[in-house]
Amino acid sequence: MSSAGPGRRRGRPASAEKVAGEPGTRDRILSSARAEFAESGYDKASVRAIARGAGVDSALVHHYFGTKEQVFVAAVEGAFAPAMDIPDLLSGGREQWGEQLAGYVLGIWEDTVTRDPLLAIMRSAVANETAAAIFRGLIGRNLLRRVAGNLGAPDAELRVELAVAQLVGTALLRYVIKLEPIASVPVEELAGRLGPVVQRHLTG
Amino acid sequence: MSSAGPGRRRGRPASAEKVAGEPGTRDRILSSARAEFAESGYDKASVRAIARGAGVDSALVHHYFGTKEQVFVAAVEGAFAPAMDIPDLLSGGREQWGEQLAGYVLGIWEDTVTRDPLLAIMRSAVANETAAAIFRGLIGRNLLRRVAGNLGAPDAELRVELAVAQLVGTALLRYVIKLEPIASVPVEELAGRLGPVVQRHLTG
DNA sequence: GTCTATATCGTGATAGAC
DNA sequence: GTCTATCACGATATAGAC
Repeated sequence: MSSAGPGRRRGRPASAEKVAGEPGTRDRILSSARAEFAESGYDKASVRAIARGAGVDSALVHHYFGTKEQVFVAAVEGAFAPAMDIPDLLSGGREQWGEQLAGYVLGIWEDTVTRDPLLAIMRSAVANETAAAIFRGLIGRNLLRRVAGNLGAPDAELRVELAVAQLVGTALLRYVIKLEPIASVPVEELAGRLGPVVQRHLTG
Repeated sequence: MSSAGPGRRRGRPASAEKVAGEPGTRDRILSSARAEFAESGYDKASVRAIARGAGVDSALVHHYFGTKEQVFVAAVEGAFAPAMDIPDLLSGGREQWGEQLAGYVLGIWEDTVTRDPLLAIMRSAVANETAAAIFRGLIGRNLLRRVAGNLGAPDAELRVELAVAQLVGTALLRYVIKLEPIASVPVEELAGRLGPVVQRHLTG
C-alpha cells in the first residue's frame, strides 16, 4: 500500500531526487482508469484501454502502478478519501438523520465527479472479490462505524445496513440498470421519498 | 428464440425423427452454466469452464446452444419462468402486500434452487448490457406490471421500484457482497423489518 | 520516462473427423 | 452426439532499447 519511501530523505528537496518529472501523466492514467472501471467494471476493463484513454502505452501503466489490481486500488479507493470524508454527516437532530443520510448518498451519486468511482466499485464488487472487500471496507469505515456509533442501539449495525440497502438498491436501479421510471425521476423526488424510510430504519 | 419447428410434423412421433438421444447432457450443461454464471457473472464465466463442469467438451456447448449469450439466456432466463410465475402474489388484503412481497423475494433468494439464477442475473446485469436488459425485463414483466397494476395510483411504478430497490439492495449486501451482520441475520428477522418498509413504499 | 517487442496464456467460435 | 484441432483475437505482464 505504501508508495515509495526511500528511508533516508532529509534536507532540501532537490529538483530531481529520484523520480521528478511526472507532468500529469500519472494523473491522466488514474483519470482514465476511473472512467474505464466505471464503465466496464474491473474484469471487463483492460489495461490497454486505460492506457489508450490516457494517451500512453500500456506498459507505462504497469511501470507506474504494477498490476491491474493496484491500478484499480489507486484509482478507485483513493478517490473516496475526499468524497467520503465529509465532516458534518448527521449534524442535525436525531429526527433528521434519515433525510441527511439519504440526501448525502444521492448527492455523491448525482455529482459527476464522484459518480465514476462509485460506478466502478458497484460494477466491480459484484463479480470480483477484491473489489467486494474494498466495498465492504468503505461501508464499514464510513457508514457503519460513524453512523451506527451514534445510534446507541444493540441492533445499530443492522439498522444502518438496511438503510444502506435501500440507498444502494436505489442507486443500482437508477444509475446502473437504468430502470424506468426510477432512472429519470428528479433527485428531489427521490430524496423526499427515501428520507423517511431511511429514518425508519435508523430510529423507527 | 424459437428452438426448432420443422413445419410439418404429424402422425406418430417416431423413435428418432430428428435429434432423439439427449440423455440429460443438455440439462447437465445448463446446470453447470447456472452454477458458473452465478459464481462468476457473465463476462468472467467461460464456456470452457461450463463444459468442464458438465463433463463435456466446450465445442459441445456451442453445438447445443450456439453462442455464449444464448447459453446464458437458456440457463438463466429460462429458470425464472417457474420461479416467477407464482400464482398468489398479493393475494391478501392491501395492508399485507408489503409483508407478502418482502417474504416472496426473500424466499426465492433463500431457496438454493432459485438462488443461482438470481445470483447470475445480479452478477451479470451490472457489467453487461444484455444481462441488464434481461434484468429489466424480469422486473418489468413480473413486478411492475403485476404489482403496480393493483396499486391504482399515478406513481404506482415508482412506488414499486422503490420497494424493489430496498429488496434488491438487501439481497446485494446479504448474498453477493456478504456484508456483516446483514449477511448472517435470520431471514425471519429481515422479513419482519422489510415488510413494513415495503408496505410504506407501496401504499404509504 | 516512455515505448517496442514479445512471452504466455485464456477466450469464443468453427470445421470436420468419428 | 461428441470430441480433436485450430483459428483469430485480446488479455496481463515483463525485458529491454532509447
